[in-house]
Amino acid sequence: MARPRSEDKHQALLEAATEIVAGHGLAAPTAQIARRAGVAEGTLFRYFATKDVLVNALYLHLKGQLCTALQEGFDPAASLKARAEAVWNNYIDWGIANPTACRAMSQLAVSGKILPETHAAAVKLFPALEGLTSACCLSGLDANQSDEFRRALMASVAQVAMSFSSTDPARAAAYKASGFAVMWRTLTDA
Amino acid sequence: MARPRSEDKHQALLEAATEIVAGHGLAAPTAQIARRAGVAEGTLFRYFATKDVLVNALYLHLKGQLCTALQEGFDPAASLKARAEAVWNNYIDWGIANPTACRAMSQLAVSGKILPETHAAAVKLFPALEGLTSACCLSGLDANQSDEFRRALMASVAQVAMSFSSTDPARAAAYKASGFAVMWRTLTDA
DNA sequence: ATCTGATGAGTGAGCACTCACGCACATGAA
DNA sequence: TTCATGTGCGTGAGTGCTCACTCATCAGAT
Repeated sequence: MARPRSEDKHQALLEAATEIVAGHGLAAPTAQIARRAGVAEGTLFRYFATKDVLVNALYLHLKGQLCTALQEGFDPAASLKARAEAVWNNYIDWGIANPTACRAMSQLAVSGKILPETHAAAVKLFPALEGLTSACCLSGLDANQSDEFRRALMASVAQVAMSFSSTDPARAAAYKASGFAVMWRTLTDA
Repeated sequence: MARPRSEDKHQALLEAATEIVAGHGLAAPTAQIARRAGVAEGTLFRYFATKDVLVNALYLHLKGQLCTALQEGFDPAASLKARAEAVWNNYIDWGIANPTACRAMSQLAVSGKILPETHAAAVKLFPALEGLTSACCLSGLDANQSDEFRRALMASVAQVAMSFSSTDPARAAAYKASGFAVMWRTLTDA
């Protein structure tokens, strides 16, 4: 019938948005994103109805990349600790290899623009992650509360380890190991 | 010689900014802040030359409140662990008692608008805190690197414990205790 | 030939910040 | 104590800019 929409432009827009958002956060102007992607500003709005839609799509896109990286060499048969450490190392390695994507994701995570359904969709990208944090309870908390709390602790410790590793890649191995030790104890002893 | 500037208005502006920033982040409009403070928009710019100046002043103001709270009952003669736990508990209690201030501070911390000198000034507000995190080294890191890393880990664990305690005050005691256990091991064993 | 993607100047809303004016207040002379 | 004086605060409509988003028009795939 007519000209089809280009998958290339879709990807180019997401990649351009990653770079601009990493630098400017939510203040990233759509005009700049479009220019970086090599398309007109109007074209951006043909692919993403509003900036909010773009921002949510970008978040899911980045989470997708991250989750793919996390599952690298994932062996469901390995011990809990081995699985946890593999995911942990993949996470930090991904952060070091993709600092821009990583920064953009952090910016989006605190932006307040990510809809609950986007978060829900992101969780489904790596179902096997669920099982990793439900090994035991923290004293004084029931299983559900404890699991949520532990998950949040793990994410925040990982975030710190990753940001330090990124800043000082020479020490990455030490940050990885120390961070994992802290987290592993959080998962199993606390 | 002339009409003096009003300390009341200065305070009112900082308090209004706290509320609006907690809700809107950096996107908080100066017009709304001024209205909430009960002054004209032009007045805001008589007290703070630019929005960036206001934002930095607000950060320091909130850090000041926090540091005062942290030092509640601080006993330099107590054991390291006792001092650490006292500060820890004060921190979480402050977060529960001042959710708005706490949210505003988090928003400012990630805004990228806080100048290095503002951060430097904030650190000086509670010098005794320095000594709390320099007990030992993490394996593979020298003392300085380890200290900075440990400090960041502690802050992020505290942040999580506080946000969970805030959301679910009934469980606050459990989150406080679990979080402190995690952090204490981080400080001493890792 | 036809329909739809691509374009970029245009639009209106919202923003930080300004400024000319009115007035409150500290000061000093009486 | 009283009052004249001038300094500088308080004001809010105004200014210029940036932004997300639109639309009339063109270009190209089928």
